[in-house]
Order: sequence, then structure tokens, then C-alpha cells
Amino acid sequence: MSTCIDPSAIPEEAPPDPVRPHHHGNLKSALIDASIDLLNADGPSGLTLRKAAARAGVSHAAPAHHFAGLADLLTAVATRAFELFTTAMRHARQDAGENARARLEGICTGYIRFANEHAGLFHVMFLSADVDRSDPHFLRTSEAAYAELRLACLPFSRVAPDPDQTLEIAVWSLVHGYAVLGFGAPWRKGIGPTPPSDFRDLLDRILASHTMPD
Amino acid sequence: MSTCIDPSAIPEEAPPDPVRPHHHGNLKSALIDASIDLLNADGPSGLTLRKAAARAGVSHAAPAHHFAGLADLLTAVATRAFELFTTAMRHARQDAGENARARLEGICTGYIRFANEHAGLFHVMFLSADVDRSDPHFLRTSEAAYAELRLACLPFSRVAPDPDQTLEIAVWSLVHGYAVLGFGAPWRKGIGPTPPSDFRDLLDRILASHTMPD
DNA sequence: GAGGGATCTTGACACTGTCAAGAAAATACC
DNA sequence: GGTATTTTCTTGACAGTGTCAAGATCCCTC
Repeated sequence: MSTCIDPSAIPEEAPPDPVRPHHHGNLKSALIDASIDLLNADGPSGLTLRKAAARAGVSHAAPAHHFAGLADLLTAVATRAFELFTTAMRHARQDAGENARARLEGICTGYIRFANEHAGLFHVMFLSADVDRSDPHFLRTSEAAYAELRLACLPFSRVAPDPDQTLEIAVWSLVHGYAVLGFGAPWRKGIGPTPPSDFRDLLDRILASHTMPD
Repeated sequence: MSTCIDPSAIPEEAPPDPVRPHHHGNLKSALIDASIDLLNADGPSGLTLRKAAARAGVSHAAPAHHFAGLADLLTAVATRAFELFTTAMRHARQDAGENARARLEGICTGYIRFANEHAGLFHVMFLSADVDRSDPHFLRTSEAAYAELRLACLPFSRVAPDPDQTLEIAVWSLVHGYAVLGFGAPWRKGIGPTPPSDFRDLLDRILASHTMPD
């Protein structure tokens, strides 16, 4: 009897999708990737739990098993983004060579360029009200990014270590304010004046009263 | 027959609400007020078209006749907020007296204090992705706020007028970055280091290389 | 006083995040 | 190896959101 029917010929009852098994395999990471794609494509409001799920090829409620909610996904995205941010600044520093001043400049340039080129991500990292900024994993990676900037400021400290961190806060506020008030993200256009041709002039004003280590 | 029934006794058919007439009177302004209340109470995500309508005592679709959509309401709220912002800085400047340096410091202090005390509004003004920042009315009021800061920077310009606006952009970026990276809004907690005891130290670094006009 | 435009309401739609219940697969356990 | 449990995902539902269409109501003008 069994020979009468070729098992491979009959339309089998429920092989739901041979290419996509029931288990995704690495859905958590895939959802973060999808979210970053959506943010880069459509800006801060382009990210949605359901759209991220659809882009990862999964039903709308699947993310709930990996993220407690939208805020949790946003926090994970911001965390991943800070890793990219740190490596971007690190590369900018390395490209700048050995000179301490050039290195700090490189960090700041990387900071601003990242804000412009990844405006959606940058928005989530710094401006989203939903990210849980007390999350331990988020804290660790964001502080790693700040450490990169702090390290570049160290050679310019009036006293080392500066107890009030005045210089690094000044540089950090300057570059962040400049990046945020800028210029590049289409949904932030027209916010301010034309940026100066070179950020160096602004940095000069912060470092003017200091000895140049090189 | 008519005497059999006291007209004031029967539950009349449809006097919908004697205290609230069909026409609100000044709904557009009332919606902006309600939105500001909601933002101050519940933060940036507390503002909703329907909630603003309910708070103004009006049906959920009524705002559509005064605002093209949520983005339009947000733009109007941001515009109103910039007016408050400007007067706040102006008061801070007047309280600071005649000394140019003290006046600039007052402006910056007012800037930061406003960001902390009206965090929800500040978020909409500067950080919301939905505000139409090319709206003429918005542009006018926001530029008035910037003018207040620019005016306070004028006495410190190396050359007057500074063609590159380097100084004012430096001060502006510094104070804005400091305010945004701060400190005060509960949903932004834990973002950075402890702020220095006084913003004056940071301002010193911007103005160090300049002649003090007073 | 009648017409017309502005203003508001009601109802509906698609979309959102979130929850509950169940199916399917992987894993643990005996 | 076979069963039980846990993890993972699906389906379905719910309230809340912005937005649109159609109608009721009011005010103003002619």
C-alpha cells in the first residue's frame, strides 16, 4: 500500500514554510538590525514594533518574547548605536594621527559626522524620551563612547585629573550642541544659522587658554 | 393644555449643555494651552490630539478645523513655547543688571533653567521630529529667541560684526549642548557626568581669549 | 429672515502597542 | 528513545492613536 502513493508527490498537509522554520534562530539581533534599517530609511518616526517584526519576517507579536516593549527595543537599538558611534569616533581619532590637538579634532569631527549621517539613530540615542537610560547595558556602552571623548580631552586638562571635569564638559557640550542644533537631518532643517566652514574655530575658543601639548 | 405642563419641569429635549455652547469661542488657543499643560504634566509623550481636545472640552475631531494635523499642533505649541522662552531669557538678562558679562551669563542661566523647568516644552521646541521648522510663524518666534542670545554675545565679538558668527555659535552650542545633555528632565536622567557647580567656568573657556568689555 | 460659511459632533478606518491563548519546535529529563 | 517542560512564534483581540467623511449646529452676512 505504501508504494501506491509517492509521499513527495502529494501536497503535504502543513509544511508551513520550508525556508523559514518556526524558530527564527536569532530574532533578537535581527529585530535590532531591522530597527536600525527603518530608522536610517524613514527617520525617528519610522521605527515601529510591527514594522520591525515584519521586516524580520515574523509575526507582529513575536518581539514581545525578546523585548519587554517598544521602550525596551529602543533601548537595545540605542545601545547598539552607541557601539557604532564609539567605533566611528575611534576611527576618526586614528585617522587623525598622533598630534593630540588633531586627535581631539578628529573625535569631534567623527561625532558631528555620525550625527549627520545617522540622524535617525542619533535621534534615538540622545533625543528619544522612551529609551531607558538607566539600563545597565546601555550605560556601559554609552559611557564607553564618552570615555573616547574624555580620553582625547585629557592632554589639555589644566590640572590632571580635573576634579570638575570642566574642560571635557565644555568640549562635550560644544560638540553635542553643535551637532544637535545642526544641520543635515532633513527633519531638523532650518533650525539655526549657517554652520561655520570649520568647527576648528569653535574648538579654539575652548582650548585657547590652555597649553598646547604638541 | 399648555398649563397642564410646566415647561421648566419636563426634561427638555436637547439643550445639550447650557454652560458650553456649540462654539467654543477660542478653541485654537485653548488647544495650545491644553497641550502645554499635558506636556508639563506628562512629558513629551503625554501630548495627544485627543487628550488635548478632551482637556479643552471638545470632541476628538474638533482640532482638525484649527490644525492640519498633529504636526501642525506641535508646531503651534513650539511657537508659543519659544515666546515663553524668549521672555524667560529676557527677564534673566534684566535681572542680571548692566554688566555685559553678567548679562550673557544671565541669558545662559535662563536658557538652562527653562530647559530644566519646562522639559516637556523644551523637548518639543528643539527635539521633536514632527515640528515643521520651516513654518513662517515658528521661524519668526524662534529667531527672536536666538536674537536675544546673539545680542548678549555682541559685546564680546572680536570683530563687529563677526562675519562667521563664530562666537555666538560657540556660546549657543555650548549652552544648548549643556542643557540638552543635562539634567533635570526625569526621562533623560543618567545621561552624563555630574554637572559642574557653575556654568560660569564653561563660559570662561569660550570668552577667555576676548577682551572683557566691562 | 434666509443663505452660507465656520464650527463642532458622530462614526468609521487603518494603524499602533500590548495582552491572552494556543500551536510548534527545541530542550530537559527519566 | 520517549515523554514533559520550556522556549519561541502565531493568531486573535483590545484600547488608544491620527485622520477622514458626513451631518448637525451656530454665527454672520446679505
